[in-house]
Amino acid sequence: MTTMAATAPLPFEQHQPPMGLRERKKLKTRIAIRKATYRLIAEQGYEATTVEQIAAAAEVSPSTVFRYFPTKEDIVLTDEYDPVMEAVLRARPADEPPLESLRIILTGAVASILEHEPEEMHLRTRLMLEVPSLRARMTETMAETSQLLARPIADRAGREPDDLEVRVFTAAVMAALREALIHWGERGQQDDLVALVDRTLDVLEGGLPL
Amino acid sequence: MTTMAATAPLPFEQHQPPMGLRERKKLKTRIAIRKATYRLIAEQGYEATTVEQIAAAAEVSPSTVFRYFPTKEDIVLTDEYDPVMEAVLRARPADEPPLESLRIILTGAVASILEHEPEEMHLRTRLMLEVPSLRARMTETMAETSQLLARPIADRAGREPDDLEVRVFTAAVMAALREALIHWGERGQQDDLVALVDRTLDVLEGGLPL
DNA sequence: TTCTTTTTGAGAGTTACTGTCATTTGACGC
DNA sequence: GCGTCAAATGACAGTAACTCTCAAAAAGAA
Repeated sequence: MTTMAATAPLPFEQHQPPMGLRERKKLKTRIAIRKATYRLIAEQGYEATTVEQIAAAAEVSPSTVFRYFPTKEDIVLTDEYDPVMEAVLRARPADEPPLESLRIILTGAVASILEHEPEEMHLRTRLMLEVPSLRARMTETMAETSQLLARPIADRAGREPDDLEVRVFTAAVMAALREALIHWGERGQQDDLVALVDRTLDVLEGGLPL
Repeated sequence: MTTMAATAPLPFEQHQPPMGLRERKKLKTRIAIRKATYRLIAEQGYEATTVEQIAAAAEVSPSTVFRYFPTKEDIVLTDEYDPVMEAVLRARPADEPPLESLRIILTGAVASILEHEPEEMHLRTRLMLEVPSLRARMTETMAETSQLLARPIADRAGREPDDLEVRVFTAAVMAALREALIHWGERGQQDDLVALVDRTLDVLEGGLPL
């Protein structure tokens, strides 16, 4: 789920404490590139910011930037929330209604990100509205998340992992989340985003204008 | 709705008979570029086909190609179905349940395209599965279609044109369509696509594993 | 230290796309 | 048919995101 923050810890931390100097340096570089990117984009806008500038600001070569992130879009969009969300989903009671599980996970994730990295969240949502290529990629990333969440739900229901009905279900949920984010962004990010997500999920719960 | 064909007529034709030589030539060029593109991509694949090759095959300059299509992706994806679908939606009886209206429109559109331009449909769906950038753009285009369809539905229900609930509704419908297409493509495009679309829409009608 | 492996930077090359400008070509009044 | 004007085209130069290759540098193991 790309729209949600980048580095912060979710409900539960996930860290292998022992980490060699090499690994630590790599993580540092990764973060430096992302921070530089966020700063430059906040100052100049997305398109006006070149990878060369990003590399210079992060004090690495352009080659290195592309080694860490396959595309410029990915510098902004990559996050590590998907596996966490899947884990949390698997940890939910098996007899909980799937929509309820997803509601808890999504509202929880949104709340957590808003608390821990509000600036990133705001910038990302703004970019999602303004930059077409980023919006497209974000939407696609959410579709991937949908697929990821479909597995546990299918397992739980005793269906095939790629069951069509289940995939439609999770896709609808992610689409609802997307609309909540867009709505939030379009109104200047003033509303209570968690409440908006709840509202959009209510629509799927039978509140739609059928 | 990008996934669906390019040039063919839908339920009702839309043509202003009088058209100067200039206009006719432009349309010809447009079609030539698209045909050349489809042919080259079918032969070599999407990434291996350069705009230069396309221009040469269509016997125009690269500049002209970009004048007709803003991006290479658009050559493959652009279609003219959205306005038609919106018109058909507006023509449906106002007291028809929205999901029923959309079901008729989407299955009708899919059926029409499968009948008139099966090859394009197949190629597009294949590319949607294989080329990430195209898939992202297609998903995004469907989100745009969702927004377009939301307006008439909101009108009908006496709601604001950007009503959140309505947007979630149409977004869910388009997400369902997307899943139907993906499912169809993943199984080698052997199943009855119209039936698949019906099935996915059934999920929204209360058949979801809530 | 020395040897090995991983990481990095430098540079050259490709391609999608943008902007400009001169040339061509259809439209239209005569 | 003819000349004029606007639109369409092609040629060209330029930018920036990526890719590939290779040699230098830095980390880990012995």
